[in-house]
Amino acid sequence: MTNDDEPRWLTAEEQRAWVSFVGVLVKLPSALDADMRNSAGLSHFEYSVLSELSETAEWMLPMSRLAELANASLSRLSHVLTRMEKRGWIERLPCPENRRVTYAKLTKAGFEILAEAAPGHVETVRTLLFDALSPTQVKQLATISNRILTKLDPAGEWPPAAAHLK
Amino acid sequence: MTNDDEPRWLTAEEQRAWVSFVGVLVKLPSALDADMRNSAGLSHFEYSVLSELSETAEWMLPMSRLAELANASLSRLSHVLTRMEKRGWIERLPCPENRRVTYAKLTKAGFEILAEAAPGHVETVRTLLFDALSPTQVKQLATISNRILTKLDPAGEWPPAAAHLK
DNA sequence: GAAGATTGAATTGTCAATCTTG
DNA sequence: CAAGATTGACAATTCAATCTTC
Repeated sequence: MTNDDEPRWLTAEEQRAWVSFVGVLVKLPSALDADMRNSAGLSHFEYSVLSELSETAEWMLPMSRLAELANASLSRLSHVLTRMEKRGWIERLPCPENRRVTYAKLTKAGFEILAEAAPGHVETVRTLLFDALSPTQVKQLATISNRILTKLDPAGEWPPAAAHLK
Repeated sequence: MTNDDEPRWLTAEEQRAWVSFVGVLVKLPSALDADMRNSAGLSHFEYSVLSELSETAEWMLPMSRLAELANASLSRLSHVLTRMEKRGWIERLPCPENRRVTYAKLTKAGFEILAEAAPGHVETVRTLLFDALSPTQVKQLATISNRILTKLDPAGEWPPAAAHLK
C-alpha cells in the first residue's frame, strides 16, 4: 500500500533490502527442511536437536536448555521428542539432583542418523549459502545477524550455543 | 557434532556466521508474526496477502500470482483465503476471459485492517531490523539476500514483486 | 507460588487427490 | 494432458491447562 504519508516509512533502499530479505527468510528455511527430509528422512528441526545433543560431552541436556539451543518452545520440543523417542533416536532420563528436570539423551542410533545426515546438510548449506557469498560477505552476514539478534533478544547472552564454538 | 574429518566442513568464520544467521532465520519471522497478531489480530502471512493486493491498481490478483508474491503454495493460500473471506477481508471473483482463473480481491474492510496494521508493522521492522543496521549494512544485506535468492531460485526472475517497486 | 515439563484441544500447514477449463 | 484452483485427510505447531517438584 502507499504509505508516503505515514511517519518513518521505509526508504527505497530499505524497501529493496526488505523485500529480498523477506524472500530469504521464507525460502531458505523451507529449502533446508525439504532437503533434509528428502536426503535423510528427518526435519531440519529434528536435525538441530540431534546436533545440539551431540555437541555435549554426555550427549544429553535438560529439556529447557535444549529448547533454548534449538530455538523452540518447551511444548514444541516435548512433542517432537516424543516422536523421536518412538523412533529410538533419543531417550528421556530423570535428573537425580533435581527431580523437576528431564534430560534428553542422544542414543547410539540417533547419533548414527545424525552422522549420516550431517555431510549432506553441510554440503547443502555450502551450496545454498556460502558458495554464493564472498569471504567478506560471510563476515558481513555474521555482523549483521548478531546486530539483529541483539534487538530480538535484548537480554541477550546470545547465542546460547556459544559454548561449543569457543 | 565434530566433523573435522568430513570433506568441505565449515570454517570457524563460516560456523560463526551460520549459527547467528540461523538464529535470525528462526527468531525474526516469529517475532514479526507475534507482533502482528498482538497489535493487529492477524498473522504476518495474512498481512502480506493484504499488502500485495493493495499494491495493485484494482486491488486484485489471480490466486497463482498472489501465491508467488506471498511466497506461498497455492494450497496454503487457498485455505488462508477461505478464512479471510469469512472475515470479510477479501472476496473471490471469477475471471471472464479465462474461467480457470480466480481473482482474490481486497475489500474495503480488508483495506482498513491493513491500514490500521501497516504503521505498526513498519515501526516493528524498523525497530527489529533497520535501527540495528547502518546504511552500508542495509546495502550489504540487500546484496547478500539477492545472491542467496539466486541460488534458491536459479530460474530466478526474482523478486516477483519487482513490478510495484520500479 | 514459580520452575520444569507434559498433555490435549484447537489452529495451521502440507500433501496427495480431485475438479474444471484451455 | 497441462494450468489454475480447491478440498479433505493428515502432520505439525501453538495455546492453555495441568502436574510435580522446589
